[in-house]
Amino acid sequence: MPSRANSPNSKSDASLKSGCGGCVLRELGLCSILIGAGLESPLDRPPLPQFEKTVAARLPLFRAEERFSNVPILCEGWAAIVAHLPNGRRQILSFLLPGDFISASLLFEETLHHAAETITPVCYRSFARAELRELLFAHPKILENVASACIREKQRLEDLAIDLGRRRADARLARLILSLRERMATRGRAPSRVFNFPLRQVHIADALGMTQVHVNRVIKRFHQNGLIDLQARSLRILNEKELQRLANK
Amino acid sequence: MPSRANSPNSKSDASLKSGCGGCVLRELGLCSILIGAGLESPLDRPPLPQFEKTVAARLPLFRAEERFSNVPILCEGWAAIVAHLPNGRRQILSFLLPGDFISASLLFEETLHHAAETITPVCYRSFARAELRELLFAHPKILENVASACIREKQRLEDLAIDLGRRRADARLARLILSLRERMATRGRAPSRVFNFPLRQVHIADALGMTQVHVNRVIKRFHQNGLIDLQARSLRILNEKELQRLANK
DNA sequence: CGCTCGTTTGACTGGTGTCAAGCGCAGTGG
DNA sequence: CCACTGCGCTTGACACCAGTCAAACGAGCG
Repeated sequence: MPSRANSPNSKSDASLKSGCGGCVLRELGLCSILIGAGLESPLDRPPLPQFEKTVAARLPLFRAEERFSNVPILCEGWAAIVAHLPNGRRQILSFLLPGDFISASLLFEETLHHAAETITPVCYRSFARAELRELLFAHPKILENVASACIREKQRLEDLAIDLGRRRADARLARLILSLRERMATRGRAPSRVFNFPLRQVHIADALGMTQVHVNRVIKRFHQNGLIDLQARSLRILNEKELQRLANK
Repeated sequence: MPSRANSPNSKSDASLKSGCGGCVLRELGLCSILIGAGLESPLDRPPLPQFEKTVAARLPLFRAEERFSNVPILCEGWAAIVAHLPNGRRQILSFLLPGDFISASLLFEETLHHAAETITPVCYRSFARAELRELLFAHPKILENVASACIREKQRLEDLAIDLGRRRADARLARLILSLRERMATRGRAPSRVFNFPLRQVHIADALGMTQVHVNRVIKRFHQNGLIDLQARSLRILNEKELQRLANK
């Protein structure tokens, strides 16, 4: 049972590429929405103006109620949307993976209602809302894509509510693991059995509405039962059948 | 402490009005989105074709995974979106009040992913998706309104997840009561201290991720502490200060 | 080499779930 | 007109999942 800590404050990360041209997401996922991949008619304008920013791991990314004149998209790294309660408790509402909007709502609203923070080092790009929206109207296909991104955000929240309301700790954890794996699998390829898993136990606790201590106990049980092997920020699924069974309980 | 039951199967209800012309929601709430109230330029077409349907209380309204070629809107009564788990448990994802879309997603998707059921007798109208969407593109203001309806749905889910993940039973109940009151208050008028409350304790339990038994205990405690008075499907708030305090805990 | 961050463990507590029985109102039908 | 029935609400005894508190450990870093 490993314990690991890693450098929380590296202010820039060598693995971050510097241009959208080299971006793995360019033809894929949500970024394609914006560069217009898959449009029947190619965009009649140069690429949208954008600015790019990099933030180190485990740092606040945006404040709750922060106002935006542009809409940010995660290009690299993991982040989380987290709600802070008056009593100091926290609830993670979603994990953000490369290609996700920070929040699709920012296309239509000025303010982000919850805080965001980085989990790994993160790179994001921001697009001017006004120009983005012109695009929306000009290209129905883009509106379509944005809508479906929005729907996906909603579905994840529904799933979260169902988990928190009606499932036990082990089912929640099993589902989190499987859904993250699903999301990480680049489109087309089958989800892999071992993958990068940068979450700390606190993140899991805050996402699943449990305490960090209890997360530890459940992970330990999974480990003892030969379900998973989690170390060095890498997760290996050993018994997928059983994990699926737990998840659907 | 009252016990009440009422007729669950009256197949039509005299209080239901028969035309949209007389609808209280016409100028208000989400229906206004569709008839184009508040547009800078009036709609250049006759009102959208629509059909209307009535369903009695406590009945299934739509099945999970049901496919729609049109998008339904609740005109009268209360309903709920409810997720059914393999083990028989249920989680209510949202309560639908007059003027709400059954789900805003249905504008962009064909299928409703969870079941819906009526709480009171219900009347809803359906609009052809295709025509609705033309309207979306023709009138930016309408798209704006639809988007904000969608955002509101998302925000409620976020609030639900926070409640389920990080709040105790009494805080959840206090928040449910206050938020329903808020939603029922017709726009502009202040929320009233006593209002119609058709939910059974099972509904509350399924919405708040608790058992019906425990809901009963919490309600009883609220009652004993002079916070609320709930009988004959009518809820009176006796100590709003304290209720607010609980809700923000 | 001491500090910090994340993890691990144990003992104990407590909020909710589970099971089960009973009650009361209201609609139904003989 | 009255027993019957069903639904929703109440209540009590008990069990258990998960929270709380507290201490210690291990790995990396300055």
